[in-house]
Amino acid sequence: MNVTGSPSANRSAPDNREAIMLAAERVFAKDGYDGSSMRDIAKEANVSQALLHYHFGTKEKLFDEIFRFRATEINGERGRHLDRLFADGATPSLPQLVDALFRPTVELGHDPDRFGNFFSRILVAAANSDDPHTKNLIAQHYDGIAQRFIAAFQKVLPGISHEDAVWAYIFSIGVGMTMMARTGRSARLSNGSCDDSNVELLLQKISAFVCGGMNSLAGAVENAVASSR
Amino acid sequence: MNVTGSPSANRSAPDNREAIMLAAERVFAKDGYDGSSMRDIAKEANVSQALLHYHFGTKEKLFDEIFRFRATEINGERGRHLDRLFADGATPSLPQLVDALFRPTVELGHDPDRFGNFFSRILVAAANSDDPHTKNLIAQHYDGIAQRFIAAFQKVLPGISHEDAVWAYIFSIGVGMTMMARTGRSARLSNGSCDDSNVELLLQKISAFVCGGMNSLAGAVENAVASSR
DNA sequence: CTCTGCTATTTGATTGATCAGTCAGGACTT
DNA sequence: AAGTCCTGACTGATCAATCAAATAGCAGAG
Repeated sequence: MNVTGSPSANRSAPDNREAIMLAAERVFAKDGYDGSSMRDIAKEANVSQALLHYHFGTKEKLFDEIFRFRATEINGERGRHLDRLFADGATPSLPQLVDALFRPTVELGHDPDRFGNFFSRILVAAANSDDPHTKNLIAQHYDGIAQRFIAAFQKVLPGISHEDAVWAYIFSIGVGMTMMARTGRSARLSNGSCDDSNVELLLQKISAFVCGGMNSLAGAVENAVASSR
Repeated sequence: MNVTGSPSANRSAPDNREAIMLAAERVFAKDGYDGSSMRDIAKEANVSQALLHYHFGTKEKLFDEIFRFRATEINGERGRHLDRLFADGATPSLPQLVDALFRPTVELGHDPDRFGNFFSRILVAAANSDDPHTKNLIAQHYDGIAQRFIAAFQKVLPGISHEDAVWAYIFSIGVGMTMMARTGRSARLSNGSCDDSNVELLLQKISAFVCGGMNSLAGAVENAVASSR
């Protein structure tokens, strides 16, 4: 948290801006946007509340800046994964595509050089929000890369319609959310044997589920129709 | 909203308690727990703010009461579905099981006699929350029926391990959340052709995806292992 | 049929706490 | 001296919760 070693010294100027963003990310992740106060964030960052307004203006702009920063980081990485997978006219496998979809978000949360999986929680809350401003954030930062993945799904699953590719994307994101939310519910429901902090295993499980789901959605009408009770 | 026909008459006493719960459900669904104020709820219910505290004590108790009421309603119905499917030692199909999992929540949101799909939004927020009290609400009202569904999955997919049945449940709920959140994102990503308000179609798509995912998780190690980039 | 007291319901007014945001000025750097 | 960074003190608004007092419905007594 204290980036420099010095105990009381806030004298290195530009560090505080980043410290505020990291502190705010933690507080927003824990308490949600409305549940977080500028006071709490200031205390977590060890600066005065006024400094938050000096650097970011308003609470909303502070939140937006965190969201923009992380989303750019994550989706840049996701885009580079896609570039690599489709380089030289290659066609990747579905599991490779699914891996590109989830790994960057997951790895941000587990890079020991970077900080906790706090943004994942913020993202989950934002993705399910009804607030127009929050929806707009998602649209602005995530719809572009979503379209790339949807198009990629159509290439990898030749039979699938565009509509079903959109559903496949939406549903897959829903599965990924359960991983990002990290509520510990899987451990509770399995008496401890399902550990949602073992990311590599979790990615394997998710990949199996999501790939199976997509294939089923792409290929099988028969499966779906039988579902009407 | 005004249950009696009379315009200014709040003269029928016991109705206000229910009116407050319905109004609070709407407000909580729209603005979230922390984003909602007792003032707003009182205004929405056309009663004084003090009456909310008279009937429910605190904001938290009001929320808990709504959650308890709806969860009991939904999970009672889900339990009855399970009873019917397994009556006389029968073994249902996987799509039937998935239908029992999602339909009660969805139909609560679309019964014209009842009110909007407001609770779905509350549920989505609660399911992804990190707050201990909210987690406890989920555990208290949803873990029991979850265990029943997990056991049912194991019966319908004989090869599946208990752990994978837990993952299957968790992931399926994640997919269902995308339906309950109703953010309109699918319409945006598909230029309007994917409508998340056509519930029967949506249930079919979800059933196809979830059943495929479960089958894949149950049967295939080979699918998963290939996923490591 | 009316008067009287009892309980449940409802409200306006108010409390102290907390909220996001402002501002004048201090301190450090160049 | 100019500019950036930073803070303590403050503002008005809004928050959940409280409370005394008003009202309605209903009981039994006369």
